[in-house]
Amino acid sequence: MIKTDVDFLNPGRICDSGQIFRMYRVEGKASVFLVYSGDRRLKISVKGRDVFLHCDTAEYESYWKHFFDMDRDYDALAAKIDPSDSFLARACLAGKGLRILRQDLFEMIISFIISQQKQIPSIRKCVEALCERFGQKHAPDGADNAERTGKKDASEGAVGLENGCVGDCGKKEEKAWYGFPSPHSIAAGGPEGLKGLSLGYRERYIYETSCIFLQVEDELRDAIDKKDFVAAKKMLLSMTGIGEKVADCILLFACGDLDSFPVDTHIISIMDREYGEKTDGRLSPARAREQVREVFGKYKGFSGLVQQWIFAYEISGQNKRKD
DNA sequence: ACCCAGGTGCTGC
DNA sequence: GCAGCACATGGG
Repeated sequence: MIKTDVDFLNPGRICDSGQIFRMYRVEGKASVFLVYSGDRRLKISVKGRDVFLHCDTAEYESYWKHFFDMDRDYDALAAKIDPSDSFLARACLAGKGLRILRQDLFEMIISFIISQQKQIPSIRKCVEALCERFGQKHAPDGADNAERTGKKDASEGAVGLENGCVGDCGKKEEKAWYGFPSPHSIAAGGPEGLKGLSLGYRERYIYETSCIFLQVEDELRDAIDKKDFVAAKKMLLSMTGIGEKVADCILLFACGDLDSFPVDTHIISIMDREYGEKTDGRLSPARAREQVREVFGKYKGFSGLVQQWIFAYEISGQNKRKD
C-alpha cells in the first residue's frame, strides 16, 4: 500500500477531470475509487487528507507511479502562473491535487475518437461497452484466469448490463471486470463488429484506426519515447477519426507532452467569456486557438496542465461562482 | 421538434 | 489555407 495526500493526488478531482473515462467512485463508499488502465485495476481510498493506493511497491514502481506522474512538482508549476489572471488563479486553486495522467496509448486513441460530439457520461458508457465486448475478462480478486471475450451474441452482453454499474459512475470492486481491448481484438471483429454500442459514425473510425495502429505502433512509440511529439502528432493525424483536438488529447493524456493544449468547445467558450474581446457571436475555433497562444503561450513546458486546470474548473461548474 | 455534445472528413472555393 | 455541411446517438 502506498500513501500520499490529497494536495498531491486528489482522486475525486482526477476522476471528474475529463481526462480519464474509466475511473469510478465505488458504489456506496464516497471515498473509494477504482482506476482502470489497459488490463490493470487499482483501488484508491481517501481518509481525511490521506490517500492510499492499494497496490504493492513493485506494482507502484513499475506502473502507477509513472501513470500518476508522481515525480513532477505541480506546486512549483502552480507558483508560476500569472497572479493577475484571476480566472486561471481560481482554476489552479480548484485544481490542487489534479495530475496529468500517463494513460495507455491505444486506450487514449480509441477513447478520444469516441469522445467527439459526445458528453462525458455518454463517452464513459461507450468505452465501457467496448471493454465488455472486446476486452479481457478479469476475476474480481485479481487471481485472474483472464479469458478473451470473443462473444458475439447478445445474451452474454445482456447479463453484463444487468449486474452492471448504475448510471455513469459507481462500480463494485467484488465484480468481474474487463480490460481495455487490444487493437487485435477490435480489428479481428471486422468493420461490423462494433455495431450496437452506440458508437454511431465513429464505428468506422475505430475499426480503421485499430488496423492502422497495428501497422504503425512501433514507429509511433519510438517517436514518443524520443519525445519527438511533432512526428508523433503527424502519425496520429494520419489515423481515421483523429484531428487536431483528439491528437492533442492523446499527446497530453498518454504521452506526457505537457505542451499539448487541446482546444474544444469548453475551451472556446472560456476564451470567449473570460479572455474575449466582446465580439458578437461565438469565437471561431481558429480565433480561439489564436487567443490561446496569446494568453497561455507563456506557460512553456506546462501549458497542457494549464488547459486541464481551466477545463476541469469549467466542467465542475465552479466557474459560475462569482467573487 | 430543436439544439448541443471534449470534432472529423469531405467538398468547394 | 478557410467556410459549410453531413455524420449517429443521446440528453436537455
